[in-house]
Amino acid sequence: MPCNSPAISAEPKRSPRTQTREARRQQLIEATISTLAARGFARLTLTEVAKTAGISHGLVLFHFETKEKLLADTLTFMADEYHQNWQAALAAAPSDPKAQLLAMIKADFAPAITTPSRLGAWCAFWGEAQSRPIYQEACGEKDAVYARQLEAICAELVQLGGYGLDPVVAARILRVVIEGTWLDMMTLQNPYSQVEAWRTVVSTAALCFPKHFP
Amino acid sequence: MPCNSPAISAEPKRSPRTQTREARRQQLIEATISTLAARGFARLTLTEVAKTAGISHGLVLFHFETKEKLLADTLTFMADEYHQNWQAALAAAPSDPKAQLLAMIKADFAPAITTPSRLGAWCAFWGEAQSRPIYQEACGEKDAVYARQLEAICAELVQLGGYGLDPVVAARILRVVIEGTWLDMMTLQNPYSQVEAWRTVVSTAALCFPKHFP
DNA sequence: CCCATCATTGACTGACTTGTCAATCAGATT
DNA sequence: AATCTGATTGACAAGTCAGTCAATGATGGG
Repeated sequence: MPCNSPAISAEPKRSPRTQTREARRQQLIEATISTLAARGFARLTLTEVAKTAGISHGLVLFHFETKEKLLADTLTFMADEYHQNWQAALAAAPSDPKAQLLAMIKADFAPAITTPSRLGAWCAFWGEAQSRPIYQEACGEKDAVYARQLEAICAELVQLGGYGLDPVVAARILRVVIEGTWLDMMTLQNPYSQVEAWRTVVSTAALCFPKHFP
Repeated sequence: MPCNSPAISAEPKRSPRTQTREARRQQLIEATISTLAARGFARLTLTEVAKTAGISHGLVLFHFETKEKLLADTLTFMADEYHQNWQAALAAAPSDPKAQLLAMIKADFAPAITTPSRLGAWCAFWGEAQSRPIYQEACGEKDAVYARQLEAICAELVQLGGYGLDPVVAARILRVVIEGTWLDMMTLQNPYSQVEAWRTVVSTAALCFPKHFP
């Protein structure tokens, strides 16, 4: 048959047909995040991830041996990204606790972190967290580090301002308000804006530490 | 074959083999909640729900035509249960806003509502909320009613106490702290107790309305 | 130019799952 | 008892999906 003639298919050199191992893996992780947000955990299929990335589904299993591992690596990537984001923000902030608290809050609403796709993917993982060890394995320790850091900052503020408030409770309130406004953006019928979410968290800080946050 | 001899199978009259339509439906909804918490949304199968209820999987589809409808009815049941719980608590509370706020918070931590199974099932539904209309359809309006009620109480408290605080923001903070402590119990490595969660929420109320909540 | 290596494809399989249905069974009514 | 209604079962059909694999294509080094 003349169909498979060798040379005529002159495609305009789209993205390179073969990519390096790491580039492909990263591309597939991003595709997984998007698919997770669009379809949810229950309806995510390897074929759909592959289609989003524009490749065949066999290749997904070539790079990640199983679906389970693809999801685990995706979660680990997101956890690392999140962790590095707030730690970098904290490192760049002045050393006074007020500035540090603001930096951590601001980091949690950084545009790169609060993408609709990423929020959706986080939601999907939270939904499965209870029934699978995958979440604890990837995020348990990192979440604990985040909580301890927030508690340390709150403890400093309590001491400096002479507030009669348990810093552990204050840190917990701030943390769940951040998470809660995230969830609101996912589940509310008429969600408010990210700016409004940010203002809500800062208001919470002002309630905890009124002398520092007017 | 003598195997299917008619009369010898004298079982000790366990739970009635055939049940009324409503009883069976309710039993299956409870089984769905348990299975959802134990296995998550993605791995829930009709066969497993049926096994939990001790019946054949064909019967699940006899009572709920499709898997989709089973899940929708389960969510609707939980939303109704939750809604009735806090509304009853509110109706039974004195009419001053402080007592009403406490009643609503207390209702959200009622033992019947914060069962591990129920919390797990809620988590599972939240995880899918973003990618399916099912959650909005069952809970959108009810969630809005809850939010408005909380805002009304907060508005009263703000006026009575002369607090310089946006009641909408206060209500939002209280709501997400409640939801957040729920989520903590599901996702944290070392979750704190329900009593601790309750105290966290009351502390938040104290931060918002210090004159009313010491 | 040839070969080795590795990414890539797509057909295929086996297992699982939803939904259908005919047959059975329990309980109530007559 | 006979009959009727409606719950219940379990075998089956149809479809889907994760994972396998042999063949192909690209790339770089010798």
